[in-house]
Amino acid sequence: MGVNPPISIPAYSTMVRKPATIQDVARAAGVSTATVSRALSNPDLVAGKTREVVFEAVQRTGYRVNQAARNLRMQRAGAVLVLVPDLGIPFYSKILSGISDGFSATDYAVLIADTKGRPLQDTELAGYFTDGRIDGVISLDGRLSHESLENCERQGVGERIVFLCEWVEGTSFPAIRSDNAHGARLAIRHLHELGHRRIAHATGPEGNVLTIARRDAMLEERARLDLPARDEWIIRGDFSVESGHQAARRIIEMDERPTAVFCSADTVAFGLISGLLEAGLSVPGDVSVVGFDDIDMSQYYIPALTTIYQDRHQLGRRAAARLLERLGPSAASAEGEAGDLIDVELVVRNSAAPLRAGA
Amino acid sequence: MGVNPPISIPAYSTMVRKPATIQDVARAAGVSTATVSRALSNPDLVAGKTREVVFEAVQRTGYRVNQAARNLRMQRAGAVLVLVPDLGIPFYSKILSGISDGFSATDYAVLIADTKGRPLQDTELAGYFTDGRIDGVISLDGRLSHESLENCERQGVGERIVFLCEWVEGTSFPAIRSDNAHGARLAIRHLHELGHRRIAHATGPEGNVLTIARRDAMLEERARLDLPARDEWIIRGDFSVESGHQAARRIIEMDERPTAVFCSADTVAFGLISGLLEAGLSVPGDVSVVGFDDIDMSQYYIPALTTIYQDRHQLGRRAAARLLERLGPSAASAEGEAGDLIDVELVVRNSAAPLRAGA
DNA sequence: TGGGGTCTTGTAATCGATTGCAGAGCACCT
DNA sequence: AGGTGCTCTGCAATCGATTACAAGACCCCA
Repeated sequence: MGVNPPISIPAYSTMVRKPATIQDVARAAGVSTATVSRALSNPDLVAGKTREVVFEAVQRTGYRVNQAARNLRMQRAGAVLVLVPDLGIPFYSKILSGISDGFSATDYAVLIADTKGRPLQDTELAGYFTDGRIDGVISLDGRLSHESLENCERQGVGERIVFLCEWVEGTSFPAIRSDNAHGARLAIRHLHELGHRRIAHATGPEGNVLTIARRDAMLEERARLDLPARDEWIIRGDFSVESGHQAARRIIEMDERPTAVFCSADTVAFGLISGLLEAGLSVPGDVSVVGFDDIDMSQYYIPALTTIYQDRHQLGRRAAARLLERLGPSAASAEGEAGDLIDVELVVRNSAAPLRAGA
Repeated sequence: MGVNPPISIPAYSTMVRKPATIQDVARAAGVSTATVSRALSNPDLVAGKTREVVFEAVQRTGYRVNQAARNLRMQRAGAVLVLVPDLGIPFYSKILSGISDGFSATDYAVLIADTKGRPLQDTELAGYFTDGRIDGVISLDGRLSHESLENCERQGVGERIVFLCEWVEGTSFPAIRSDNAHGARLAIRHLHELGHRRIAHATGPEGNVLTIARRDAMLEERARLDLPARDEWIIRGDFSVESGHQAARRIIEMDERPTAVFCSADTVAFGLISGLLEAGLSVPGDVSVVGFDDIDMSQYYIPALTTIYQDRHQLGRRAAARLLERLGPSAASAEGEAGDLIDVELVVRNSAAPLRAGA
């Protein structure tokens, strides 16, 4: 009925001004704020007719519920924190993407903190909780201090912590992770099947749980297959390209060179191959190399890298689901009951070849 | 006076229970909450003696100010949002690290959203503001719709948006970015100095501002140097490794092959080199390749990649500083007045070599 | 002695939502 | 007619901080 207001001139309420509050909606709809709140978050509680009126008022005012107020009242933070050891490492990007996906359907915001720049103080993590800043944590960092974790448990927020990829030995927080031991075994077996006997390993950083898991499984498998072992064939490093490059130098100087190297990460493998080639050795001609991770670059490296595939996106999603399920039964998804150990696969490409007759 | 309570049994207040509120502190210190608040955020306003008492009470109760409450009262969100086109791309990781650093000294939390999985609706970005979820935005995504941006300006939050790396043509938001044109010129000049005349370009995704900036500068420079031009030498793609791989196939089929290719990203260069080598061509023997970005992998690729260095960490920091300075004069740092255009550098490695006599 | 100024503190309103409790209205049954 | 139960709604307290305003204490000087 009547004439519509002139088009193309938006209602004043949508112009530059404070956003509408629940009070505004209540006034516009001629009901109380309680009713508005209920109509929005628990529609069954209000009469159909009223609901209509409220919805219409919401439309008209352009109302959106203020999360800060809502969270305060509901005693939640509406955010989860992701602790990343070093955001500069490409390995993490797909994982973050998975986490981000895992929370996209919820009203949790995803906060990201880099723990490399400034390692966490013992009280800092617990502090984020008491601050009312976060409801939960996904830690990709296995170097969190026991102090930190105990402080969290003392605050009663131990249940809201989930580890991902890495974990802290001697604690019982859920830890979503790849089957690192299986990956290492697959790598060694593959090299063994190609005829290699002298197999070296370029490790990750000392003390890191992944380093330990992969190295231990590598050593066991090597022993199980009755392969020779030499101390110098276990080359300490970290997960960086540089460290692989240095490992190459070490290998070149060895009296008894390995014919194959299992690297604790693809990045290490890249550095290693680059170093070996610089020294005039050929890969896989003189030395076969197997990586770990299967990052995007690996299939386009020259030679394309034989490696252990980790489903990073899946890891991220799974961790998100796991945390959600612990934060409240509300979001206990169907995805919930899946295990914490994610399978890995051997991806055969060109960096590992059959042992040459002469070697 | 009196006996201290038994040591090693922490005060009950530090055990599992609700965190202390400002009320608790006020009670413990025998002052009003107003005084506690002032002592904490504006110490000059309270008498030295009182301040002591309050601080002591804060210690004793383990009080930390609840950010949700504080933000609500102060009408701020305490967070900034970073929009990333695709978190899975390693290029962004160091940038995020820089942004994270840039905010680490402030009390802003850094939220990260991936816009690839689910592109933003027109009202969504503005919605985050009215929600009270964020105070500002750093967008690495240049594909934000004009609608989105207009909605933000209508809400009066246009001032709180900063672009980084990419930007939206036809808008006037600050945009921190590398000097893409200069980078392209450096690449072409370098190839020219090496004797190359037939220079191709593998572009980024059509419509992308970076694609345009780099391609246009490349074309101009090529013309300025009086180099030959053929349509097929401009090879459309995106920034992915795959797209470089496909470009290789295209090049191989050309009647008149270029002797050098300038790639819009290092990842593209990797794919390209890998494709050329598969086809039996040598790099840089048959074809020289120059990349753009200088990501970590580049110096360890075989051949080590000649490329244009972008200071990604700096880009991130700068964007953070720029946003901070717009969010309030409070944090207008000394870093503030620096320009929005970040310099790039040519990094000469092994993927581009002098033109062979025969070619 | 009284007026004016400074320093310090407390009272209470406020930010914008959610929710326990109580009361109104109505239908139904004895 | 009166009791019972159900549905729907509003009042007002609450979450935990910040801050405008007012008031008390004290000092100084005319």
